[in-house]
Amino acid sequence: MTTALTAKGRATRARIVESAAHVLREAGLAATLDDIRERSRTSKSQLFHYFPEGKDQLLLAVAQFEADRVLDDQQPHLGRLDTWEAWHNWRDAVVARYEAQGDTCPLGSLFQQIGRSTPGARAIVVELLRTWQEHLATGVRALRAGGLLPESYDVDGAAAAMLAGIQGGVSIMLATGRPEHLKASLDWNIARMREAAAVAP
Amino acid sequence: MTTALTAKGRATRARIVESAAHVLREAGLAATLDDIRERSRTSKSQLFHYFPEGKDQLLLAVAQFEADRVLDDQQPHLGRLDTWEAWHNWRDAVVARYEAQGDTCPLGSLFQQIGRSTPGARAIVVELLRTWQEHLATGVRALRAGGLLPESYDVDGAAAAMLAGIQGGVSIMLATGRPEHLKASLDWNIARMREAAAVAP
DNA sequence: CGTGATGTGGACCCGCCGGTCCAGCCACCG
DNA sequence: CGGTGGCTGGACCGGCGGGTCCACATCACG
Repeated sequence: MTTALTAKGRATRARIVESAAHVLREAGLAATLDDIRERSRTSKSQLFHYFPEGKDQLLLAVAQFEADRVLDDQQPHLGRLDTWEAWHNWRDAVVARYEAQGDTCPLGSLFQQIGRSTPGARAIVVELLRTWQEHLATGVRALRAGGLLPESYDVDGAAAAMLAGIQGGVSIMLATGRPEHLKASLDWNIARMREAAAVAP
Repeated sequence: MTTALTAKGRATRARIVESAAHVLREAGLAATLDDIRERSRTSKSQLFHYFPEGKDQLLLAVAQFEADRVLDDQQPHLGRLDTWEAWHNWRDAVVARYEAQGDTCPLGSLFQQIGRSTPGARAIVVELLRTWQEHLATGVRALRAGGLLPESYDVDGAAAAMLAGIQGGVSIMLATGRPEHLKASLDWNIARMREAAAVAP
C-alpha cells in the first residue's frame, strides 16, 4: 500500500509521527489531530494522506515509535549485563530515562486509547516486554556463566520479577510523581541477586 | 455542601456511583454520561444534581469507590501477614482478585482521564499506595518480631519492592492479558524473603 | 393538607473533533 | 516544456457528548 513514497514524503511522514509523539507526551489522551497538525506544520489532508485509516493508525505508528525508543534509551547497558557493575550502570540509565520522561507515559495513554479495540497495539507492547525480558534473562545467564551466580539460579523468574518491578516502579512514579519505588525495586532485586552470588560456589 | 440528603437521595447517589464504576470497567475511557445515565436508570439532571461540578467530580467519586475496594478485596489476609502461610494466602487472594478483574483497570483509566488536571485523583492513588505499603511493612515487621527474619532486615525496602512488583505485574497483565508476571513477581519476592529467613538467627 | 424543599424527566444547546473533499502546487521525467 | 502523479492547504461537515434548563413529581413536616 505505502509503496511509492518520495524522500520528501517520507520526511513529512516522519515529522508527523515525531510531532504526534511529542504532543501525546504533553497532552496525553487530550491530544487532538489539530494539535498534531499544528505542531508538525502540516494540514489535515496530509494527516489522512499518510494515515488513511485515521487517528488509530497514526497512534499505532506513534506507539511503535515510542516502543523502539524504550529499549534504545537503555543501551548500550542493557545489551551487556555481564558484570555487577554493568547491572548498576543499567539501573542508573533506567532511572535517568524515566525521571527525564517525567509524569507522562506515552505508551500508557496510547494503549488506553487503542488498547483492546485494535490487536496491533497489544502486539507492540507484548513484543516490547518480551524483548526487554529476554535481554534481562541474557544478562542473568551471563552472570551465571561467569560464575557469579549458582548454576541452579532461576533465571526466568528473576528476569520476570525484575521486569514487573520496573513496570510497577514506573507506574507508581506516574501516579505519584516520585521515583522512589522504581529505585527501591531495582536496588532490591539486584541486591537479592548479589546475595545469591555471595553463597554461590 | 452535601448536607441535607434524604435516604432516597443517598440511595440514588450510590446507585449512580456504582453504575458509573460498572460502566467504566467495561467501556474504560469510552464511557459516556449517557451510558452511566442509562445503566443507573436516572436522568441527566440527576447526574448533575448530585455532582454539580460535572463529570470529573463523578469520576473522582468512582475513583474513591474503586480504591476502597482494592484493599478490602485483600482482606482479611492483608491485615494478618504474620506467618509464611498468611503471606501465601494473601498472594493467592491478590492473584485471584486481579484475574477476576480481567483486563480492565478502573483506577488506571480513571487516573488517565482526570490525572494531572485535578489534584484529587492523585491524592486518592497516593493514599491507596501508602496504606497498602504500610500493611505490607507491618507484615514484614511481624515476621521479624516472630524471629522469622533477621533483626537487620530492610523492612521498608522489601515492602516497596513488593508493592512495585504487584503494580508492575498488574500492568503487564492489563497489557498482555496474562497473569504470569504478577505471579512470578509475588512468588519471587516472597521466596527471597524466605531465603533471608533460612539464614536468620 | 398545604407548602416548600428535594428528587426526577427529558428536551435542548453548542463547541469540539475526527473525517471528507477538492482545488492548487511542485518535482520529476520524457 | 508540458503533463502526470504524488504532495499540500484549508474550508467544510456531521454527530457526539458534556452541560443547561425548566416543568413536574414526591416527600417531609407543621
